[in-house]
Amino acid sequence: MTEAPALAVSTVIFTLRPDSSGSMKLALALVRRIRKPFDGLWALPGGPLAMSEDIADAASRNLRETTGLQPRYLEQLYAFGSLDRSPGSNEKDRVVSIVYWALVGSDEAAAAIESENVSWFWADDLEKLAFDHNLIVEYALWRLRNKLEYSRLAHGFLGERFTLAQLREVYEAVLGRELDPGNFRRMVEANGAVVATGERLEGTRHRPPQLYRYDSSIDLTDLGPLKISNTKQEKKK
Amino acid sequence: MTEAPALAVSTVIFTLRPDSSGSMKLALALVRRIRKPFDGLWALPGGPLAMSEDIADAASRNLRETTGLQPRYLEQLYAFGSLDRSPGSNEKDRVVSIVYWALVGSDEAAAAIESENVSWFWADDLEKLAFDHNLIVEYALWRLRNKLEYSRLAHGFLGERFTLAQLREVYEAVLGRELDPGNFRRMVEANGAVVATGERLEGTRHRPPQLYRYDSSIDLTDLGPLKISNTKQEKKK
DNA sequence: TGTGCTTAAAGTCATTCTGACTGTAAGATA
DNA sequence: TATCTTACAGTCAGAATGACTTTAAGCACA
Repeated sequence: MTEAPALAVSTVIFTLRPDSSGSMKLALALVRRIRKPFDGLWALPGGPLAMSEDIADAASRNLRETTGLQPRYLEQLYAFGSLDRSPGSNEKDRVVSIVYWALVGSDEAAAAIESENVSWFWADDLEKLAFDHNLIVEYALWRLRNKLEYSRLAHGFLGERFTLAQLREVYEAVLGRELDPGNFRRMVEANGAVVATGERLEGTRHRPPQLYRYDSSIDLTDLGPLKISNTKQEKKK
Repeated sequence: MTEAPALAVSTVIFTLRPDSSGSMKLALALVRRIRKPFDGLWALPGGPLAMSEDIADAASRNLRETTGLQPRYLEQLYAFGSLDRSPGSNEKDRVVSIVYWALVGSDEAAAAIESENVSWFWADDLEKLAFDHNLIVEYALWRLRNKLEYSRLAHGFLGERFTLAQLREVYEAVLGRELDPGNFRRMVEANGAVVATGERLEGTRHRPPQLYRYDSSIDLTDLGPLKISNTKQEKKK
Protein backbone atom coordinates (compact mmCIF):
# COMPACT_ATOMS: atom_id res chain seq x y z
CA MET A 1 0.00 0.00 0.00
CA THR A 2 1.30 3.39 -1.01
CA GLU A 3 1.85 6.27 1.40
CA ALA A 4 -1.28 8.37 2.02
CA PRO A 5 -2.26 11.46 4.04
CA ALA A 6 -3.19 10.76 7.66
CA LEU A 7 -6.76 11.17 8.83
CA ALA A 8 -7.71 13.04 11.99
CA VAL A 9 -10.97 14.14 13.57
CA SER A 10 -11.38 17.43 15.42
CA THR A 11 -14.37 19.00 17.11
CA VAL A 12 -15.52 22.56 17.67
CA ILE A 13 -17.37 22.39 20.99
CA PHE A 14 -19.82 25.22 21.58
CA THR A 15 -21.69 26.13 24.71
CA LEU A 16 -23.24 29.20 26.29
CA ARG A 17 -21.66 30.64 29.43
CA PRO A 18 -22.58 33.68 31.50
CA ASP A 19 -20.09 36.51 31.14
CA SER A 20 -19.09 38.88 33.96
CA SER A 21 -22.35 40.81 33.59
CA GLY A 22 -24.39 37.62 33.79
CA SER A 23 -25.66 37.52 30.20
CA MET A 24 -25.01 34.43 28.12
CA LYS A 25 -22.21 34.43 25.57
CA LEU A 26 -21.06 31.83 23.09
CA ALA A 27 -17.95 29.93 24.16
CA LEU A 28 -15.89 27.04 22.82
CA ALA A 29 -13.51 24.50 24.31
CA LEU A 30 -9.83 24.51 23.38
CA VAL A 31 -6.82 22.46 24.44
CA ARG A 32 -3.26 23.66 24.76
CA ARG A 33 -0.71 22.00 22.51
CA ILE A 34 2.20 20.43 24.34
CA ARG A 35 4.35 19.54 21.37
CA LYS A 36 5.64 20.90 18.09
CA PRO A 37 4.38 22.41 15.90
CA PHE A 38 2.62 25.32 17.57
CA ASP A 39 3.76 24.16 21.01
CA GLY A 40 1.97 26.24 23.66
CA LEU A 41 -0.76 27.59 21.40
CA TRP A 42 -4.41 26.68 21.90
CA ALA A 43 -6.08 24.33 19.43
CA LEU A 44 -9.27 22.39 18.75
CA PRO A 45 -9.47 19.04 20.53
CA GLY A 46 -8.91 16.13 18.19
CA GLY A 47 -6.90 13.10 17.31
CA PRO A 48 -6.38 10.37 14.74
CA LEU A 49 -9.28 8.30 13.45
CA ALA A 50 -9.03 4.71 14.58
CA MET A 51 -9.35 1.94 12.03
CA SER A 52 -12.72 0.66 13.20
CA GLU A 53 -14.27 3.78 14.64
CA ASP A 54 -17.12 5.70 13.04
CA ILE A 55 -16.17 9.33 12.31
CA ALA A 56 -18.99 10.83 14.37
CA ASP A 57 -18.13 8.45 17.21
CA ALA A 58 -14.56 9.69 17.12
CA ALA A 59 -15.78 13.28 17.38
CA SER A 60 -18.03 12.31 20.26
CA ARG A 61 -15.22 10.48 22.07
CA ASN A 62 -13.04 13.48 21.45
CA LEU A 63 -15.56 15.68 23.15
CA ARG A 64 -15.97 13.33 26.09
CA GLU A 65 -12.26 12.94 26.65
CA THR A 66 -11.70 16.68 26.53
CA THR A 67 -14.63 18.00 28.53
CA GLY A 68 -16.21 14.93 30.11
CA LEU A 69 -19.48 15.88 28.41
CA GLN A 70 -21.96 14.39 25.96
CA PRO A 71 -23.02 16.44 22.94
CA ARG A 72 -26.62 17.54 22.63
CA TYR A 73 -26.02 18.08 18.96
CA LEU A 74 -23.24 16.87 16.67
CA GLU A 75 -22.80 17.58 12.99
CA GLN A 76 -20.00 17.27 10.51
CA LEU A 77 -18.59 20.65 9.51
CA TYR A 78 -15.99 20.19 6.80
CA ALA A 79 -12.91 18.25 5.83
CA PHE A 80 -9.82 20.45 5.87
CA GLY A 81 -6.87 19.22 3.89
CA SER A 82 -4.82 22.02 2.34
CA LEU A 83 -1.19 21.17 1.80
CA ASP A 84 -0.04 24.16 3.85
CA ARG A 85 -2.04 23.48 7.00
CA SER A 86 1.08 22.80 9.02
CA PRO A 87 3.74 25.09 7.57
CA GLY A 88 7.31 23.93 7.79
CA SER A 89 6.44 20.32 8.38
CA ASN A 90 7.52 17.51 6.13
CA GLU A 91 5.18 16.44 3.35
CA LYS A 92 5.05 13.04 5.01
CA ASP A 93 3.25 14.64 7.97
CA ARG A 94 0.27 15.79 5.94
CA VAL A 95 -2.99 15.48 7.84
CA VAL A 96 -6.54 15.75 6.56
CA SER A 97 -8.86 16.75 9.41
CA ILE A 98 -12.55 15.95 9.34
CA VAL A 99 -14.03 18.53 11.68
CA TYR A 100 -17.30 18.22 13.58
CA TRP A 101 -19.10 20.84 15.59
CA ALA A 102 -21.06 20.13 18.74
CA LEU A 103 -23.41 21.83 21.16
CA VAL A 104 -23.38 21.08 24.88
CA GLY A 105 -25.94 22.31 27.41
CA SER A 106 -24.86 25.38 29.33
CA ASP A 107 -25.84 23.76 32.63
CA GLU A 108 -23.65 20.74 31.92
CA ALA A 109 -20.84 22.88 30.54
CA ALA A 110 -20.47 24.53 33.93
CA ALA A 111 -19.44 21.13 35.30
CA ALA A 112 -17.01 20.39 32.48
CA ILE A 113 -13.37 19.57 32.96
CA GLU A 114 -11.17 22.64 33.08
CA SER A 115 -7.46 22.61 33.65
CA GLU A 116 -4.15 24.17 32.79
CA ASN A 117 -4.50 22.72 29.31
CA VAL A 118 -8.27 22.62 28.72
CA SER A 119 -10.37 25.75 28.88
CA TRP A 120 -13.36 27.67 27.55
CA PHE A 121 -12.85 30.73 25.34
CA TRP A 122 -15.30 33.34 24.11
CA ALA A 123 -16.15 32.63 20.50
CA ASP A 124 -15.74 36.21 19.42
CA ASP A 125 -12.25 37.72 19.73
CA LEU A 126 -10.16 34.57 19.80
CA GLU A 127 -6.40 34.69 20.00
CA LYS A 128 -4.21 33.09 17.33
CA LEU A 129 -4.75 29.34 17.38
CA ALA A 130 -2.59 26.48 16.12
CA PHE A 131 -2.73 25.35 12.48
CA ASP A 132 -5.71 26.68 10.48
CA HIS A 133 -7.96 26.45 13.52
CA ASN A 134 -8.97 30.12 13.44
CA LEU A 135 -10.45 29.58 10.00
CA ILE A 136 -12.17 26.42 11.15
CA VAL A 137 -13.74 28.17 14.14
CA GLU A 138 -14.87 31.05 11.93
CA TYR A 139 -16.57 28.62 9.58
CA ALA A 140 -18.19 26.71 12.44
CA LEU A 141 -19.55 29.97 13.83
CA TRP A 142 -20.91 30.91 10.44
CA ARG A 143 -22.62 27.51 10.14
CA LEU A 144 -24.06 27.70 13.62
CA ARG A 145 -25.52 31.15 13.01
CA ASN A 146 -26.99 30.16 9.68
CA LYS A 147 -28.51 26.93 10.91
CA LEU A 148 -30.07 28.56 13.92
CA GLU A 149 -32.41 30.53 11.70
CA TYR A 150 -34.26 27.66 10.13
CA SER A 151 -33.94 24.90 12.63
CA ARG A 152 -34.18 23.92 16.22
CA LEU A 153 -30.53 24.07 17.14
CA ALA A 154 -31.20 26.22 20.19
CA HIS A 155 -32.42 23.04 21.85
CA GLY A 156 -28.80 21.95 22.06
CA PHE A 157 -28.06 24.59 24.65
CA LEU A 158 -31.20 24.23 26.75
CA GLY A 159 -32.78 21.64 29.02
CA GLU A 160 -36.02 19.81 28.39
CA ARG A 161 -38.22 22.68 29.51
CA PHE A 162 -37.50 26.34 28.99
CA THR A 163 -39.19 29.70 28.81
CA LEU A 164 -39.39 31.70 25.63
CA ALA A 165 -37.11 34.28 27.25
CA GLN A 166 -34.45 31.62 27.74
CA LEU A 167 -34.85 30.47 24.17
CA ARG A 168 -34.55 34.04 23.01
CA GLU A 169 -31.42 34.47 25.10
CA VAL A 170 -29.84 31.58 23.19
CA TYR A 171 -30.68 33.18 19.88
CA GLU A 172 -29.35 36.53 21.03
CA ALA A 173 -26.10 35.03 22.29
CA VAL A 174 -25.49 33.08 19.11
CA LEU A 175 -26.52 35.80 16.69
CA GLY A 176 -24.87 38.51 18.75
CA ARG A 177 -27.77 40.94 18.63
CA GLU A 178 -30.96 41.65 20.55
CA LEU A 179 -34.30 40.40 19.31
CA ASP A 180 -37.72 41.88 19.93
CA PRO A 181 -39.49 39.67 22.50
CA GLY A 182 -42.90 40.05 20.91
CA ASN A 183 -41.76 39.29 17.39
CA PHE A 184 -39.64 36.41 18.66
CA ARG A 185 -42.65 34.89 20.36
CA ARG A 186 -44.71 35.25 17.22
CA MET A 187 -41.99 33.65 15.10
CA VAL A 188 -41.53 30.70 17.44
CA GLU A 189 -45.25 30.08 17.81
CA ALA A 190 -45.83 30.27 14.05
CA ASN A 191 -43.00 27.83 13.37
CA GLY A 192 -44.72 25.24 15.55
CA ALA A 193 -41.64 23.35 16.75
CA VAL A 194 -42.25 24.43 20.34
CA VAL A 195 -45.27 23.62 22.48
CA ALA A 196 -46.45 24.99 25.84
CA THR A 197 -46.35 22.50 28.70
CA GLY A 198 -48.96 24.28 30.80
CA GLU A 199 -46.48 24.57 33.66
CA ARG A 200 -44.99 27.87 34.69
CA LEU A 201 -41.57 28.80 35.99
CA GLU A 202 -42.06 29.91 39.63
CA GLY A 203 -39.73 31.97 41.76
CA THR A 204 -39.11 34.86 39.44
CA ARG A 205 -39.64 38.38 40.73
CA HIS A 206 -42.25 39.08 38.06
CA ARG A 207 -45.13 37.46 36.24
CA PRO A 208 -44.32 33.73 35.97
CA PRO A 209 -43.57 32.72 32.39
CA GLN A 210 -44.88 29.56 30.79
CA LEU A 211 -42.55 26.62 30.26
CA TYR A 212 -42.24 25.21 26.76
CA ARG A 213 -40.69 22.13 25.24
CA TYR A 214 -39.77 21.07 21.72
CA ASP A 215 -42.34 19.06 19.84
CA SER A 216 -40.55 15.72 19.62
CA SER A 217 -42.50 14.74 16.51
CA ILE A 218 -40.50 17.34 14.56
CA ASP A 219 -36.92 16.69 13.61
CA LEU A 220 -34.10 18.52 15.32
CA THR A 221 -32.66 20.01 12.19
CA ASP A 222 -32.62 19.71 8.45
CA LEU A 223 -29.72 17.60 7.27
CA GLY A 224 -31.75 16.37 4.33
CA PRO A 225 -31.10 12.75 3.44
CA LEU A 226 -28.39 12.47 6.09
CA LYS A 227 -30.92 12.72 8.87
CA ILE A 228 -30.90 8.98 9.40
CA SER A 229 -27.26 8.67 10.21
CA ASN A 230 -27.48 11.53 12.65
CA THR A 231 -30.55 10.14 14.32
CA LYS A 232 -28.55 7.03 15.05
CA GLN A 233 -25.99 9.24 16.70
CA GLU A 234 -28.73 10.87 18.74
CA LYS A 235 -30.14 7.58 19.97
CA LYS A 236 -26.80 6.34 21.14
CA LYS A 237 -26.43 8.96 23.82
CA MET B 1 2.96 4.30 11.79
CA THR B 2 -0.19 2.42 12.74
CA GLU B 3 -2.78 1.22 10.24
CA ALA B 4 -5.40 3.84 9.31
CA PRO B 5 -8.49 4.10 7.07
CA ALA B 6 -7.74 4.97 3.44
CA LEU B 7 -8.72 8.33 2.02
CA ALA B 8 -10.53 8.71 -1.29
CA VAL B 9 -12.12 11.60 -3.14
CA SER B 10 -15.32 11.26 -5.19
CA THR B 11 -17.30 13.80 -7.16
CA VAL B 12 -20.97 14.20 -7.99
CA ILE B 13 -20.93 15.86 -11.42
CA PHE B 14 -24.15 17.66 -12.32
CA THR B 15 -25.19 19.14 -15.62
CA LEU B 16 -28.39 19.95 -17.47
CA ARG B 17 -29.29 17.98 -20.56
CA PRO B 18 -32.31 18.16 -22.85
CA ASP B 19 -34.63 15.19 -22.50
CA SER B 20 -36.56 13.59 -25.34
CA SER B 21 -39.09 16.42 -25.31
CA GLY B 22 -36.33 19.04 -25.47
CA SER B 23 -36.72 20.49 -21.98
CA MET B 24 -33.71 20.58 -19.70
CA LYS B 25 -33.36 17.99 -16.97
CA LEU B 26 -30.76 17.52 -14.27
CA ALA B 27 -28.22 14.77 -15.03
CA LEU B 28 -25.10 13.38 -13.39
CA ALA B 29 -22.06 11.48 -14.57
CA LEU B 30 -21.42 7.91 -13.40
CA VAL B 31 -18.78 5.31 -14.14
CA ARG B 32 -19.25 1.58 -14.30
CA ARG B 33 -17.31 -0.47 -11.80
CA ILE B 34 -15.09 -3.11 -13.34
CA ARG B 35 -13.99 -4.88 -10.18
CA LYS B 36 -15.30 -6.23 -6.89
CA PRO B 37 -17.15 -5.17 -4.89
CA PHE B 38 -20.25 -4.10 -6.83
CA ASP B 39 -18.66 -5.17 -10.11
CA GLY B 40 -20.84 -3.98 -12.99
CA LEU B 41 -22.85 -1.44 -10.99
CA TRP B 42 -22.62 2.28 -11.68
CA ALA B 43 -20.80 4.52 -9.20
CA LEU B 44 -19.55 8.03 -8.65
CA PRO B 45 -16.18 8.79 -10.24
CA GLY B 46 -13.39 8.92 -7.71
CA GLY B 47 -10.08 7.61 -6.54
CA PRO B 48 -7.47 7.76 -3.81
CA LEU B 49 -6.09 11.08 -2.61
CA ALA B 50 -2.44 11.49 -3.51
CA MET B 51 0.05 12.47 -0.85
CA SER B 52 0.72 15.96 -2.15
CA GLU B 53 -2.54 16.78 -3.86
CA ASP B 54 -5.07 19.28 -2.57
CA ILE B 55 -8.48 17.69 -1.99
CA ALA B 56 -10.34 20.05 -4.30
CA ASP B 57 -7.67 19.52 -6.95
CA ALA B 58 -8.21 15.79 -6.68
CA ALA B 59 -11.94 16.26 -7.22
CA SER B 60 -11.23 18.50 -10.17
CA ARG B 61 -8.80 16.01 -11.68
CA ASN B 62 -11.35 13.31 -11.10
CA LEU B 63 -13.87 15.27 -13.09
CA ARG B 64 -11.45 15.95 -15.90
CA GLU B 65 -10.32 12.35 -16.17
CA THR B 66 -13.88 11.08 -16.24
CA THR B 67 -15.61 13.57 -18.50
CA GLY B 68 -12.81 15.65 -20.01
CA LEU B 69 -14.48 18.76 -18.60
CA GLN B 70 -13.64 21.62 -16.24
CA PRO B 71 -16.05 22.40 -13.41
CA ARG B 72 -17.84 25.74 -13.42
CA TYR B 73 -18.47 25.27 -9.75
CA LEU B 74 -16.93 22.92 -7.21
CA GLU B 75 -17.79 22.54 -3.55
CA GLN B 76 -17.11 20.00 -0.87
CA LEU B 77 -20.21 18.02 0.03
CA TYR B 78 -19.46 15.74 2.94
CA ALA B 79 -17.03 13.13 4.22
CA PHE B 80 -18.59 9.68 4.25
CA GLY B 81 -16.96 7.14 6.48
CA SER B 82 -19.42 4.67 8.01
CA LEU B 83 -17.94 1.32 8.85
CA ASP B 84 -20.53 -0.49 6.72
CA ARG B 85 -20.05 1.42 3.49
CA SER B 86 -18.64 -1.62 1.73
CA PRO B 87 -20.48 -4.60 3.22
CA GLY B 88 -18.65 -7.89 3.28
CA SER B 89 -15.25 -6.36 2.82
CA ASN B 90 -12.42 -6.75 5.27
CA GLU B 91 -12.02 -4.11 7.96
CA LYS B 92 -8.59 -3.41 6.49
CA ASP B 93 -10.29 -2.12 3.35
CA ARG B 94 -12.11 0.68 5.11
CA VAL B 95 -12.31 3.85 3.00
CA VAL B 96 -13.31 7.34 4.04
CA SER B 97 -14.57 9.28 1.01
CA ILE B 98 -14.48 13.03 0.85
CA VAL B 99 -17.14 13.85 -1.70
CA TYR B 100 -17.31 17.02 -3.81
CA TRP B 101 -20.10 18.15 -6.08
CA ALA B 102 -19.57 20.04 -9.30
CA LEU B 103 -21.53 21.85 -11.97
CA VAL B 104 -20.55 21.78 -15.62
CA GLY B 105 -22.08 23.87 -18.40
CA SER B 106 -24.75 22.11 -20.41
CA ASP B 107 -23.13 23.21 -23.67
CA GLU B 108 -19.80 21.68 -22.65
CA ALA B 109 -21.45 18.60 -21.19
CA ALA B 110 -22.78 17.73 -24.65
CA ALA B 111 -19.16 17.29 -25.74
CA ALA B 112 -18.15 15.21 -22.72
CA ILE B 113 -16.63 11.79 -22.91
CA GLU B 114 -19.21 9.03 -23.05
CA SER B 115 -18.44 5.37 -23.38
CA GLU B 116 -19.41 1.89 -22.36
CA ASN B 117 -18.28 2.71 -18.84
CA VAL B 118 -18.93 6.46 -18.51
CA SER B 119 -22.38 7.90 -18.98
CA TRP B 120 -24.93 10.53 -17.95
CA PHE B 121 -27.97 9.56 -15.88
CA TRP B 122 -31.07 11.53 -14.97
CA ALA B 123 -30.77 12.70 -11.41
CA ASP B 124 -34.28 11.66 -10.48
CA ASP B 125 -35.08 7.93 -10.64
CA LEU B 126 -31.57 6.50 -10.40
CA GLU B 127 -30.96 2.79 -10.35
CA LYS B 128 -29.17 1.08 -7.46
CA LEU B 129 -25.59 2.35 -7.35
CA ALA B 130 -22.47 0.86 -5.79
CA PHE B 131 -21.62 1.42 -2.11
CA ASP B 132 -23.62 4.19 -0.40
CA HIS B 133 -23.63 6.28 -3.55
CA ASN B 134 -27.40 6.56 -3.74
CA LEU B 135 -27.39 8.31 -0.37
CA ILE B 136 -24.54 10.54 -1.48
CA VAL B 137 -26.36 11.58 -4.65
CA GLU B 138 -29.53 12.24 -2.67
CA TYR B 139 -27.64 14.51 -0.33
CA ALA B 140 -25.89 16.31 -3.19
CA LEU B 141 -29.26 16.91 -4.84
CA TRP B 142 -30.64 18.28 -1.61
CA ARG B 143 -27.68 20.62 -1.23
CA LEU B 144 -27.90 21.80 -4.81
CA ARG B 145 -31.60 22.58 -4.49
CA ASN B 146 -31.12 24.40 -1.22
CA LYS B 147 -28.17 26.45 -2.38
CA LEU B 148 -29.87 27.49 -5.58
CA GLU B 149 -32.38 29.53 -3.62
CA TYR B 150 -30.02 31.99 -2.04
CA SER B 151 -27.07 32.07 -4.36
CA ARG B 152 -25.94 32.27 -7.91
CA LEU B 153 -25.35 28.60 -8.56
CA ALA B 154 -27.37 28.68 -11.76
CA HIS B 155 -24.39 30.39 -13.34
CA GLY B 156 -22.61 27.04 -13.22
CA PHE B 157 -24.88 25.67 -15.91
CA LEU B 158 -24.97 28.68 -18.21
CA GLY B 159 -22.59 30.59 -20.45
CA GLU B 160 -21.42 34.15 -19.94
CA ARG B 161 -24.58 35.69 -21.38
CA PHE B 162 -28.06 34.30 -21.01
CA THR B 163 -31.68 35.34 -21.13
CA LEU B 164 -33.90 35.32 -18.07
CA ALA B 165 -35.89 32.53 -19.67
CA GLN B 166 -32.74 30.38 -19.83
CA LEU B 167 -31.95 31.21 -16.23
CA ARG B 168 -35.46 30.30 -15.25
CA GLU B 169 -35.16 27.04 -17.16
CA VAL B 170 -32.16 26.15 -14.99
CA TYR B 171 -34.12 26.86 -11.84
CA GLU B 172 -37.07 24.86 -13.07
CA ALA B 173 -34.91 21.88 -14.02
CA VAL B 174 -33.09 21.84 -10.68
CA LEU B 175 -36.12 22.47 -8.50
CA GLY B 176 -38.34 20.21 -10.59
CA ARG B 177 -41.26 22.60 -10.81
CA GLU B 178 -42.43 25.48 -12.99
CA LEU B 179 -41.91 29.07 -11.92
CA ASP B 180 -43.95 32.12 -12.85
CA PRO B 181 -41.93 34.09 -15.44
CA GLY B 182 -43.01 37.48 -14.11
CA ASN B 183 -42.32 36.71 -10.48
CA PHE B 184 -39.02 35.09 -11.42
CA ARG B 185 -37.96 38.22 -13.27
CA ARG B 186 -38.90 40.38 -10.29
CA MET B 187 -36.97 38.12 -7.89
CA VAL B 188 -33.84 38.09 -10.02
CA GLU B 189 -33.88 41.84 -10.61
CA ALA B 190 -34.43 42.59 -6.92
CA ASN B 191 -31.58 40.32 -5.91
CA GLY B 192 -29.22 42.37 -8.06
CA ALA B 193 -26.70 39.65 -8.93
CA VAL B 194 -27.64 39.84 -12.59
CA VAL B 195 -27.30 42.83 -14.91
CA ALA B 196 -28.62 43.53 -18.40
CA THR B 197 -25.98 43.74 -21.10
CA GLY B 198 -28.09 45.84 -23.47
CA GLU B 199 -27.72 43.19 -26.16
CA ARG B 200 -30.60 41.04 -27.29
CA LEU B 201 -30.79 37.46 -28.39
CA GLU B 202 -31.74 37.51 -32.09
CA GLY B 203 -33.14 34.73 -34.18
CA THR B 204 -36.04 33.67 -31.99
CA ARG B 205 -39.48 33.53 -33.53
CA HIS B 206 -40.84 36.05 -31.05
CA ARG B 207 -39.90 39.29 -29.33
CA PRO B 208 -36.12 39.23 -28.80
CA PRO B 209 -35.22 38.85 -25.14
CA GLN B 210 -32.47 40.83 -23.46
CA LEU B 211 -29.18 39.13 -22.63
CA TYR B 212 -27.98 39.30 -19.04
CA ARG B 213 -24.76 38.44 -17.27
CA TYR B 214 -23.81 37.95 -13.63
CA ASP B 215 -22.44 40.95 -11.83
CA SER B 216 -18.84 39.87 -11.31
CA SER B 217 -18.43 42.15 -8.30
CA ILE B 218 -20.73 39.86 -6.34
CA ASP B 219 -19.50 36.51 -5.08
CA LEU B 220 -20.63 33.31 -6.69
CA THR B 221 -22.07 31.78 -3.54
CA ASP B 222 -22.01 31.99 0.20
CA LEU B 223 -19.50 29.65 1.70
CA GLY B 224 -18.88 32.03 4.55
CA PRO B 225 -15.27 32.14 5.70
CA LEU B 226 -14.29 29.40 3.25
CA LYS B 227 -14.84 31.69 0.29
CA ILE B 228 -11.13 32.43 0.02
CA SER B 229 -10.02 28.88 -0.48
CA ASN B 230 -12.68 28.34 -3.11
CA THR B 231 -11.81 31.52 -4.92
CA LYS B 232 -8.32 30.15 -5.26
CA GLN B 233 -9.82 27.07 -6.84
CA GLU B 234 -11.79 29.28 -9.20
CA LYS B 235 -8.77 31.24 -10.32
CA LYS B 236 -6.77 28.15 -11.07
CA LYS B 237 -9.04 27.02 -13.86
C1' DT C 1 -50.73 44.32 -45.58
C1' DG C 2 -52.42 42.70 -41.72
C1' DT C 3 -53.89 39.03 -38.55
C1' DG C 4 -52.45 35.89 -35.34
C1' DC C 5 -48.88 33.34 -32.68
C1' DT C 6 -45.36 33.53 -29.26
C1' DT C 7 -42.67 35.18 -25.72
C1' DA C 8 -40.76 39.62 -23.37
C1' DA C 9 -41.51 42.74 -20.03
C1' DA C 10 -44.20 45.71 -17.07
C1' DG C 11 -47.82 46.22 -13.93
C1' DT C 12 -51.82 44.96 -10.59
C1' DC C 13 -53.76 43.01 -6.45
C1' DA C 14 -54.56 40.41 -2.40
C1' DT C 15 -52.20 37.89 1.07
C1' DT C 16 -48.56 36.99 4.06
C1' DC C 17 -44.36 38.22 6.48
C1' DT C 18 -41.54 41.46 9.15
C1' DG C 19 -39.98 44.94 12.24
C1' DA C 20 -41.23 48.50 15.39
C1' DC C 21 -44.15 49.59 18.64
C1' DT C 22 -48.27 49.95 22.25
C1' DG C 23 -51.15 48.19 25.79
C1' DT C 24 -52.57 45.17 29.39
C1' DA C 25 -51.74 41.19 32.80
C1' DA C 26 -49.58 39.12 36.67
C1' DG C 27 -46.52 38.44 39.70
C1' DA C 28 -42.72 40.43 43.32
C1' DT C 29 -40.92 44.29 46.11
C1' DA C 30 -41.03 48.62 48.93
C1' DT D 1 -51.09 50.66 47.76
C1' DA D 2 -47.77 52.10 44.50
C1' DT D 3 -44.17 50.65 41.61
C1' DC D 4 -41.06 47.64 39.10
C1' DT D 5 -40.37 43.97 35.94
C1' DT D 6 -41.39 40.78 32.65
C1' DA D 7 -45.25 38.01 30.19
C1' DC D 8 -48.14 38.14 26.63
C1' DA D 9 -51.54 40.13 23.32
C1' DG D 10 -52.36 43.28 19.81
C1' DT D 11 -51.62 47.11 16.20
C1' DC D 12 -49.69 49.15 12.05
C1' DA D 13 -46.93 50.23 8.13
C1' DG D 14 -43.89 48.52 4.77
C1' DA D 15 -41.74 44.49 2.33
C1' DA D 16 -42.10 40.20 0.15
C1' DT D 17 -44.82 36.72 -2.33
C1' DG D 18 -47.96 34.28 -5.46
C1' DA D 19 -51.48 34.61 -8.96
C1' DC D 20 -52.78 37.11 -12.54
C1' DT D 21 -53.48 40.92 -16.46
C1' DT D 22 -51.84 43.99 -19.91
C1' DT D 23 -48.98 45.71 -23.40
C1' DA D 24 -44.76 45.29 -26.47
C1' DA D 25 -42.14 43.35 -30.14
C1' DG D 26 -40.72 40.18 -33.00
C1' DC D 27 -41.95 36.25 -36.66
C1' DA D 28 -45.05 33.33 -39.78
C1' DC D 29 -48.36 32.94 -42.90
C1' DA D 30 -52.67 34.15 -45.35
